[in-house]
Amino acid sequence: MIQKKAKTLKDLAKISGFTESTISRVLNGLGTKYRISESTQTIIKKIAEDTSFSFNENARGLRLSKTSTIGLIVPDISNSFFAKMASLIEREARFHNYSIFLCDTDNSTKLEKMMVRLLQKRKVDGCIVAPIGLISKHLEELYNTTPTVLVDRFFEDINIPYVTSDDYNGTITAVTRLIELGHTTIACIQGIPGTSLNTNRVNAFKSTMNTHGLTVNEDLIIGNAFSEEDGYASAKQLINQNKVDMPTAIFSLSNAITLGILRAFSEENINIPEQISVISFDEESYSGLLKTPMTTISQPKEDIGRQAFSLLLKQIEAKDKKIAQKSILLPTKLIIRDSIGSILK
Amino acid sequence: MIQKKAKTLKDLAKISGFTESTISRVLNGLGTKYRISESTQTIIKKIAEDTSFSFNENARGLRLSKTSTIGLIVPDISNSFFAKMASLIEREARFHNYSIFLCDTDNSTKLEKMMVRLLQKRKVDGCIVAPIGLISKHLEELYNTTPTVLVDRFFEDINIPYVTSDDYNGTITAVTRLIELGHTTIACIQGIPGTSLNTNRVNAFKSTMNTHGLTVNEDLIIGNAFSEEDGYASAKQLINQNKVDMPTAIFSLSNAITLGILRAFSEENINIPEQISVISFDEESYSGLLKTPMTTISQPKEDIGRQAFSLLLKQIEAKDKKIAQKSILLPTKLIIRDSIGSILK
DNA sequence: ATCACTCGAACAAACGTTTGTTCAAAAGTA
DNA sequence: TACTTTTGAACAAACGTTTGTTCGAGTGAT
Repeated sequence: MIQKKAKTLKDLAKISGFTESTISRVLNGLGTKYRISESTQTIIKKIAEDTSFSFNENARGLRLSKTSTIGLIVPDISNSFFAKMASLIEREARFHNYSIFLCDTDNSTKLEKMMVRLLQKRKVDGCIVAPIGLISKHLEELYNTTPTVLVDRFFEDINIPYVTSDDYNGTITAVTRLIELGHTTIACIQGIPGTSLNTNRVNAFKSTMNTHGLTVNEDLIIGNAFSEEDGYASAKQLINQNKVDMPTAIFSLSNAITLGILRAFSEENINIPEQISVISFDEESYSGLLKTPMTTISQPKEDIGRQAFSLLLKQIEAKDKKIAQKSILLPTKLIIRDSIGSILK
Repeated sequence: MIQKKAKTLKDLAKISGFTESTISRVLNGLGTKYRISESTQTIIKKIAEDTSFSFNENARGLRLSKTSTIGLIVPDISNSFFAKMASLIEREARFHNYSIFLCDTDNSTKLEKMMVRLLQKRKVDGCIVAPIGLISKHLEELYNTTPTVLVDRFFEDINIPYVTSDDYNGTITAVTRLIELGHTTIACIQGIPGTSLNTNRVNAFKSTMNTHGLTVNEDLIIGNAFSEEDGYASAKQLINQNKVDMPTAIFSLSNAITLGILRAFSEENINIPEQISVISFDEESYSGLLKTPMTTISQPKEDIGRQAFSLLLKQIEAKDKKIAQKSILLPTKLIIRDSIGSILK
């Protein structure tokens, strides 16, 4: 016999003869609690099965004012750093019965604002945001109405909980290494100036230089975006403006930037580490397989994702009672390979 | 003066004195159509603005039976291939006012089934699926109720429209190149046997060999998954089982597999292309920067994403009228670098 | 002054759930 | 037998929208 599909509780009610409320209770496991007889329960379950019924999560969300969705906002999902993080967040979310809305802001603050607004309209139960990092007002407003956790970048002056890697100490370790190898003229190719992420890394860079009695040449701190293109442009600029005395080492602030640098150096036939040493943030699957295996500062992307979700879940479970959460700083790891060399005689 | 936030139309109704229907019409731009006076409209818009009102998209979706969401199912979002595709799809979706539910199946058919079911419960307007490729029943059922487009992999025997690259011809071009360079013993390191993607590429490989009068050694077609780990294992296996006469070239079926191969070769100090040539599917941002710049078959990931969304949109707009759609095959591009060498005397 | 319109907005039902309450029938008690 | 309690399920309201219909008050024509 061909069983019609049942789309709604009403359909099931018509077929079974029981009311929607009874059916709802049975299918939600509340049958016994509401004294619905075993026989009735079996019948209902059978019919639901046969008609391959499933709830409309939308209607449910409306009624329960809980959508079991969370929003994930990232600057660029095609960047492996965010992709990896997203992957973990998705897994955790799935495990806890949440679905995630993926929002790519394309590195634009304007889009970021729009996405925040959109997610609010969609009544997500919470948000995990890797912000561009320049403007925070919309995020503050988001946090006021919706559980929110920031990842990767954050804001000093507002108290949205965040999970990020310990950039400051990671940088110190890396730059110290370069200095130990004898480098005194080190260029720093940065991402977006003014973002917490960038500022932390640059400050740690300067501080480490100073600690070792080295002066920082501000002209060697260049770059405007965490992108391959910008890294490429910065490297070219470096080459052109320092024809005579190039820095002996480069400290790159991200995976994408490093790709750009490598492309530029490849074009100019500059060899690493013979002509210049490079140390870079972000360990990638290919880092060890590059022409010169790259020395990297590895961030615990998976942990960041996991912990961020965990924080978010706590906020969600606390309901509207705002809870104070301490942010989390996760340690980085320096992975030493061939891209840095000693220049000590 | 501090203006309270208005959460719902009811709130706005209370504040403004107009009814919810009137307000709804005004804010949806139907004011004039329903002869609502300019003055009323201005008042309503003003209040909505002041109270920073926004619709509950969930309730809206329920009422309109249109959620403006689409589901995106991929085997692994942390794989740059899917990440790149997702990025494009997200952008197109955003442009057309759709939000996307990201579902990572973690390369598991079981999870894929669950995700499909979940998306149906969430009443997505459509789905874009990069299937594992082994089982199709659940996808067929999905297609029966929901506009659906497959990407990357597809199924011969069912008629869900798909967008993928022209693997067959891409492979022919690549393998022909190897043969032209004198290679006669070529290993093929594959992904999941039995999937359309894999089958197409392997068949094209065999066919090309035959066309050139070469015999295919089935022992040189190895591998079980599109993963780094599996590629690594396959390469190791190849090395161990062919101590004496290794193939002179390898044809790798994916980016992840290739990374595994490179890691294995790096460990064993096998040089490319001196000791063995490698040609690989998938162009990556780092392909040209590897120890030996990789010769790749580049797939138009962005185009795939874009076209898939476009097909999906057409299905959605056709409402419940199922429309026949022809699938799309996009050309690949062979990017020649140093990883393949000639062995002609 | 009567009637027919037009104008402007309210009314009410519906989308698919969930849940507190009610209610009839069966079972237990006195 | 008459009354209370338990059992099993129905009833109805609510979540926040949208939309077809209704309705009263002005306006104009006759």
